[in-house]
Amino acid sequence: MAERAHRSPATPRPVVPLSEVEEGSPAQRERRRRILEATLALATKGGFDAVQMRAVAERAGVALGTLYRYFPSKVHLLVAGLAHELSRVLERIERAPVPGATAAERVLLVLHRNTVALQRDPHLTEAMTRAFMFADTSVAEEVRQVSRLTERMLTHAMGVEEASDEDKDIARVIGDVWLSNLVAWVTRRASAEDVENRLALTVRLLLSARDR
Amino acid sequence: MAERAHRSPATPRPVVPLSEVEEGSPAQRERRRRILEATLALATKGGFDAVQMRAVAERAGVALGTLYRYFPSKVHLLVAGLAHELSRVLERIERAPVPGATAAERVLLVLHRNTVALQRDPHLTEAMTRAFMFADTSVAEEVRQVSRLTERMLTHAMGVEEASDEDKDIARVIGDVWLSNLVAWVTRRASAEDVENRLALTVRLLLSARDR
DNA sequence: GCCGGAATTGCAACGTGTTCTAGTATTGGC
DNA sequence: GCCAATACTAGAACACGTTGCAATTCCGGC
Repeated sequence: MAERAHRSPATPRPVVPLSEVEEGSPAQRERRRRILEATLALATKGGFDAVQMRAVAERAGVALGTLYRYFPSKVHLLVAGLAHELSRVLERIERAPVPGATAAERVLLVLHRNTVALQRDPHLTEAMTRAFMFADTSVAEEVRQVSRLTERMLTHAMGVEEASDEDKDIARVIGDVWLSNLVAWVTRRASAEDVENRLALTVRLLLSARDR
Repeated sequence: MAERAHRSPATPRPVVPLSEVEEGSPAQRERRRRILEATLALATKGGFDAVQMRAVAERAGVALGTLYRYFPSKVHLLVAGLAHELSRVLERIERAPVPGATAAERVLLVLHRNTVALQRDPHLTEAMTRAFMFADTSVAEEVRQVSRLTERMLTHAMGVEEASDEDKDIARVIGDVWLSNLVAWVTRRASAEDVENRLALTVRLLLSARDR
């Protein structure tokens, strides 16, 4: 990745809070929005390799240095984009209870919908998945945010009132398996059907006990 | 990753079979061995970033071009190193049945031993995990090999005579969770204890039904 | 031993992520 | 409206993965 040794940044990162940002002047929020938009567009068109920092900056109409001020690396940028998208999805999902008689059914429905949506934009999925998996400790905060969002999505689907620790653990395991399968799909080691089957198996094994 | 568009290589990759190589002249096997050795040494010392192609080539005593002839990219190199190590581990494991009264116990034992071993060399683990997760389609074959080795290790631990499809599926799910947790540990999102706990939970949920 | 092809070497060059610098614009406080 | 601080811009420069190339060495068949 041609990283020079990270020094303590001369241009300190502005306080960009983790969730949807209301930080900064309107002009700054607008810049941030345009940067993420450019990122998504480039990722959708050509995947991870097409998200080139110079290209993102140009497309967003900001200087390269400014891009780095908002997002300290390409991986930060892509993972932030993932978190952004995910939080939009979650917002929609949480507005209503998930249909389905059992937790297993509901979780599978949510997984299925998301998987289908992701497979509709394979390049975008590839870009985000690879960034997420390549992230090192410096991106831990953004990665954690994505994990939390995923967990919330799955516990919501499970339909528990207040998620217990075990509920959360199970949600995390399902999330792990989901991600692994997404990676396998992205690298063409698994077909869409494989992914659905493996998710179904996992959910069945993990959740069948809780549904009578 | 500073990849130029991959063209069909002017220097074709020599036929390096997937498993332990007996291909090529003794000098070639020796070069390959030295390259992998250098890779492991550098990875152990400084992780993914320290495995620099020029450094690997120098340490192995080959020209940069030769290194690329043996391994067409840094990720190939690291994943091949992972497969190499894994196959050595598997060889040892398969020599004897795994002790333990139940499949769950045996699987946990194997996971535990490996996890402890991996955590002893955190940089090496980081390098290999990140390469594995970052691998794109061009590395699919090597990645698949690693998956197969992991699956074999886990089905062996499960102790089934001839692994059924469901056995393999379960082994794969456990492997997925294991990997996710390794990644979380590498990026310091999970402690060693977290990893053990989550593996225990997963194995319990997935395997408790099969042990009477 | 000798030949031709393949492998290896040493090194230059290129692309893209990242950093740095000097100058210009914006902004918030008064 | 003015000042200082902060943000932004353009562009150069650097690191490292990767590729290209000309010269040399090695190897298998004779």
